[in-house]
Amino acid sequence: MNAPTFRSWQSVQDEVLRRIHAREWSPGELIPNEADLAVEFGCARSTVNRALRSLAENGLLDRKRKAGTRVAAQPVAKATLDIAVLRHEVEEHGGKYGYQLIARDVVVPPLSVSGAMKTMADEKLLHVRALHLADDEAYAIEDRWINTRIVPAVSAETFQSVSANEWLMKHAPYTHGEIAFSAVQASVDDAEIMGVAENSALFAIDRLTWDSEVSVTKVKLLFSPGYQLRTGL
Amino acid sequence: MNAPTFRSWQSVQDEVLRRIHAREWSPGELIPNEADLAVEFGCARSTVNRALRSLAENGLLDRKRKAGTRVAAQPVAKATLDIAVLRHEVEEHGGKYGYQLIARDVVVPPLSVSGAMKTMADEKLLHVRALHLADDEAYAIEDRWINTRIVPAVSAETFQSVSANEWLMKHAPYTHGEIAFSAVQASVDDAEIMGVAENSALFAIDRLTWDSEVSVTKVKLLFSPGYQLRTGL
DNA sequence: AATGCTTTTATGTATGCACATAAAATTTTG
DNA sequence: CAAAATTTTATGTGCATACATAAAAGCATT
Repeated sequence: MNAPTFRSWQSVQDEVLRRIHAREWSPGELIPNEADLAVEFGCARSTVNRALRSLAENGLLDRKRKAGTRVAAQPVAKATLDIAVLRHEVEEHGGKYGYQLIARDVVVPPLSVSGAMKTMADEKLLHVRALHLADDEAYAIEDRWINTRIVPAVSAETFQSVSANEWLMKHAPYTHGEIAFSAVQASVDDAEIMGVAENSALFAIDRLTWDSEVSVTKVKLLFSPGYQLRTGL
Repeated sequence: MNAPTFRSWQSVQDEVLRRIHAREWSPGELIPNEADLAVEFGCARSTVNRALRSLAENGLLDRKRKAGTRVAAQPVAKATLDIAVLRHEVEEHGGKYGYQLIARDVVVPPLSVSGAMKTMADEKLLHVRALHLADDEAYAIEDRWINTRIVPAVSAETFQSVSANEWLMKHAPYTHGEIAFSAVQASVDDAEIMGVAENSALFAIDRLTWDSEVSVTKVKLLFSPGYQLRTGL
């Protein structure tokens, strides 16, 4: 038999995907090594490597040195979410973006906040609360703590017209962070600001970002009822 | 000056990250081309390419042919979520996993379901409802519709002891899918099954998977109050 | 049988080179 | 002068080769 040749790493990837999908290689099964596949596909090993590495990054293959490559037993679906600046998120959906500052103080945060941010218990942080709107309707409440020691320039910013959400993206770099999604009931306060029933179910995003070993900012975003965060698989 | 040489693509990536982070290259700014960087770093262009490509995949750089590479103006945070089989999710947290089938019927689905799945309005689908438990407490309610035409083997499966969540992972491949996260209020029904207050805020995951152009399954997972989906940035 | 050493082997990566391709920049043309 | 054709250029990719490295497998020693 004279197998067709696969000249691009994309076509190699497609063929591998097809075999996984067609169960020619079933979950958990060891697949031929790169060198053999290269011969079979009529291309260089590096081309095969490129294709398989990409699939491994997407969680469809498990690779280990010497142990070889096997089809992921349970393809942990990896959903990649793009967390954009709220203004862009609204505008991309064709909505009119609005912003309103609710409060801005420099205060000693509750222990839960200083604990998570690993700041001194008595150290003051900048606390900003704001409302983001889409087409003049409440879109999300932003409740944020900012480490002024790390981002000193923040002291000069009033956040009257530019949201902390957007300002920090531009002015406060971070090395890594954690993000959590959950559902919470609207507090009396939140419900009033958003104009929704108390105890409404709100989608919440909690984010905590770090610059090396120091926390930069901790934010909770509460989205209006009906909000959905979606992506492809 | 005699710059140190960067021999691995990782070290090149680290150096590029450092420059972005230190604002030596600021957001939106065009950075030197691959060839020049290769000379500066004392490595091959392909090594630089590997490093920059990886950073671009992570959303930190924007690259365009001929136009060059620039630092992302607003680094859209890309959060990658691992959506695992519920049993594994529970067991990984050290919990005891439990499972209980609530209902299993072959019925004509509501129009909203047949519409989303693009099946005939009068075509019967397999409907499965089940409860997943962690340490004998309600963990999540699974409400699933399965296209029996695409997954005929499903007819022989009772789902008495194996959840559809897990069974499908093994037996029903898919090419792509959509996933959405939201917050919903517990219905009377849900609240009773979970043993929580009516209108509790529940975290919801809606997933719809396809095999080429045909829908495989549509599922809604409702998680107990307090559930958080978390990941790093 | 448990332990440590050595070999084998599949993946991981670096390099130099070539050519492909998209898009900006420039020149030619109407 | 504007539109179309052409050139230039930075990224994208493929290939052959070489060496690095992790980890499994085999071997030997206790």
